[in-house]
This record gives sequence, C-alpha cells and structure tokens, in this order.
Amino acid sequence: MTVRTRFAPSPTGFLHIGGARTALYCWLESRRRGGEFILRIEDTDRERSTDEAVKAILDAMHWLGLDADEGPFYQTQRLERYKQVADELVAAGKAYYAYESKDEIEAMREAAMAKGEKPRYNGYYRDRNESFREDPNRVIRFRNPSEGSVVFDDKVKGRIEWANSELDDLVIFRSDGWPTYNFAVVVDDIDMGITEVIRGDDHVNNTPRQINIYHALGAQVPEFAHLPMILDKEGKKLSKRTSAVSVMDYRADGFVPHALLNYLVRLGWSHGDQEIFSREQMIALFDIADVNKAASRFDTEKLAWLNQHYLKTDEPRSLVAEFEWHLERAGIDTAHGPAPVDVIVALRDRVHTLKEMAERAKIWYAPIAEWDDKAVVKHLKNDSAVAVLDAAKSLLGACEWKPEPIHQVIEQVAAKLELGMGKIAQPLRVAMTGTQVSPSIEHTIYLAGRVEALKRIDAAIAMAQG
RNA sequence: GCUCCCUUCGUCUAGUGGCCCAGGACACUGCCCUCUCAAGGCGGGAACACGAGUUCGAGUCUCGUAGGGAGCACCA
Repeated sequence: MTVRTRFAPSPTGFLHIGGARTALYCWLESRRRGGEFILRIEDTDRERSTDEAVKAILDAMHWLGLDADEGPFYQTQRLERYKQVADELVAAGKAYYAYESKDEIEAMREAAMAKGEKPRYNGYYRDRNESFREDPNRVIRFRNPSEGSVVFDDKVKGRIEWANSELDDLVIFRSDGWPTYNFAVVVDDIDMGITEVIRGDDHVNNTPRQINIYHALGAQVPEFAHLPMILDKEGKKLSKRTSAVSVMDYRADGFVPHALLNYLVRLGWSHGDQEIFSREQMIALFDIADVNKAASRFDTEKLAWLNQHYLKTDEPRSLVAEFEWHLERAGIDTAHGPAPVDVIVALRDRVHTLKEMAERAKIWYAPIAEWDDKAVVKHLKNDSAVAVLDAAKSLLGACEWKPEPIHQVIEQVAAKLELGMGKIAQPLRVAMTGTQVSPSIEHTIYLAGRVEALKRIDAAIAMAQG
C-alpha cells in the first residue's frame, strides 16, 4: 500500500512555525517512502475561517516548496458526504440524536466538575433511541464504547492506552448542521486513503475517540505520529506578541526557505551530528519514527546561522530573485547601481539575512546619506589621506573594472606611498561609504562603479582639505 | 480536579546497559589570521531534574517524587 500523508490546517490565520514543521514532516515522510502528500483545508468552523487565511497558507507552502500531490480539498465542500456517513451511523445504532440545549450541557459539565469528575456528557439520550425531529438543539452524538480500552502505537510517543470509561459520547454533528472536527477528520482521512496521520501532539487526546469512530465505520485505522510542540525562547507557547510566528514573517525578516526548512527539520529530529541537510538528504534520511518526544524551543540565532550558511554556500545567482524582492521592499531603486548578484557576493558572509543585506546595499544604489564624523576625522583628516586618494583616483581611472585589478591598484598605491594597507583602505572606505565598515575595499569600490567611485573620491578629497 | 504526555550543556541534539569522569552544533568566550566588519582556523567553560530499586555495571531498565505541557467544547 502506498503511503499517504496529509497536512490539514484550519484557515483561521497564517501558516505558523509549528504548522510549517508539521507540513514539512508530512511532506518528507511521504517523499522518502515514495508516497503522496495531500493538502486539506479544515474550514468547518464557519465563524473563524477566512479566504485570506487560505491564501496565506497556500502562499507560504509554495514559498517553502512543500508541494502537495493532491488538494487542496475543502471540508466545506464535503458536507453531503459527512451527512451521509452520520446517517449511516445513526441507522446502524452507532450514533444517536440528542436534544439538550447548550445551557443544559454546560450545567452538566459544572455538576461533574463540582463532584471532582471529568466534565462530560451524562448519556441521557444514549439509550432513548429518539428519532429525528426538527429542533434547534438537535445534535448527533457518537455512541462511544463504554467498556475496554483503546490502544495505539504512536510513532513518536510510543504505546498509548486509553480507557473507554474516560471517554464520553461526543457530538459529531452540531445543531448548526455542520460536522465537528473529530468526525470530519476521520471521514476525510478514510475517504482520502490517509495511511499516516502526522499532526501536533495537542491531538493525542482526540486520537482514542477517533479510533473508535474508525472502528464504528469498519475502516482500517491509520498509523499515528504526534509531534511535540514548538515553544518560544522562554519555553512558552509561541505567540505573536513575543516572537515572529508566521512563516511569511520569516521571509520578510530575510530568511531563505532552505534555511528555515533545515532549521525546522532539526528541531525535534536529528541524524547523528549532521546539521546541514540538502532537500535530497532530508528526504533520504528523515524518518518520522526518529522524532523526539519532548517539546523544543525556537532559537532564532541558530536559524540565523543556518541562513548565513546558505547565503554563503548557495550559488549566488539562485538567491537573486529573493534578494531583489528585499531590495524592492527596502525602497531601493536598482535601475542604476551594481548587479544584485555582485552585491550578494560582497555581503554574504557579513550578514545573516537578506533583509540586512538589502539595508547594507543602499550605499551603492543611492548617494551617501550621512557621514560618520568620527570616520571622517580619523581617516580623512590626516597627513596621508589626500595623497592616498589622489593616487588611487589616477590609477582607478584607467584600470580594468573588476575586483581583482582594483585590488592590484590598491597594492600599487600602498607600495608607492610606502604605507600599510590600513592607511590605504580606510580613507577609501570612508570615501566610498561615509563609514569605516564595509566589505573588502576592492569590492566596495567595484560595486560603486567607476564613475561613481571617482566622484566619491573627489568629494572625499574636498572634505579632507576642507 | 481528572486523563494522557514530557524531562541530557543557556538552546537544538547524539546516546537503544559497559565504547560516556557524556559527543556535535548554535550562542558565549580566549588566541590566530586580517584594510574595517565579517567569514575562517585552533582552543575554553558549560548538562544526564531528584530519590530509590534492578544489575558486576545505568544517561540508558523499573518505581516513586518534583517540575513542565496537552486535553477534558455543538474550536480545530
């Protein structure tokens, strides 16, 4: 039987980090085993689901490169099917109509709590065999077994056993005519032939009751794998207030998809001491059975390290499109100025993100906005600065315009004036950028372009003499 | 309250009874390299939650304790 996994988000917000990792693990598990990956949108909560959220999730999945083989399927389009299955269950005596109001249910829960018991349905209609009637409170409840226990072997958590006496008769069809989550998922997973249910471990508690529904429906129970949560730096639940949670926020912050994927795959899973994984390696090596049981914390600094790793090692051309997206967002006009690919080469081992790179790239696309006074005083207002700038200017006017020849020019200036590189590079750096920090001097000059570089040297000479 | 789950350096993790006075990575830190900033190279400090038990031997098995988490909805 071919392996089929699915990612089933509810469209009530953006794709967040935890969801992205779940999607990644589902995707990897299906890819490694030559199976299929299905995307399903769980939108039965009509109040909270939105089309914008659906689009945001799809966009994020696409940006990450987690392509689905089937779907997206929408639960709202499968209402008739859920009705049909629920009716079958009622007809077979495995589910029944119940007519308590929400207030009555609430009172029931409070009474149970007061007695120190688990709040649950008291089973009033369980054996009353009431027939269908029009009633605003009409729901369908599943007749959960009252004896024995449910056992399953979770691929992450191990063996879990649950006494049926702990479970009550859950509502599978609400009074508003929509199925509930626990019912819809089971029907969907059966219909879609899902063999591996991989999801967050907040669903562990739902699993026994879902297994009972599988049994009632006479369906094969899939394998389950419940992933531990991802916490924030403080070990608290990830929340928008304390950290970036949306995948697309990470894009805006300048991370590349591969780095995020690599970070996520290592959060809760490992392969010996290996830290860096190409997509192919992830697919070949990942195994859901090797995932850790404990929750883990999201560490942006390690993500940043991985991001820089990919900025440094990826083919620069492959980063251009994403980098241009950031340049545009930073309000930079690239009509004039260096080729973005050259900027990437000059800056990639000096920044951790593409956002930072775009910020630093500004000095080559627009005039120097402000001069760092300390830099000017230290490197331009001294005995040798003017001579250095003059010498550089005349040689740069004629050399081939590439980093290597420019480097030769710098060395010639140093030799001619009998000065160390520090005395040569710093005045030129201030001339080019207005600051004392930038990439290697030959790249800094190269990126400015010959005309602009000479203009900036002239301006610096004027300043040095002024 | 009840049920279920979790617990190795600050963080992510390796470890499936002896190879572990616990290995790697991020972060931090010392030195080297160096035109600035980085990057890079070589070092350093840093952990088996606690207590019993099983065993010749326990991070690894069992049981308790403590701490953390999830769920107990006509939300997914």
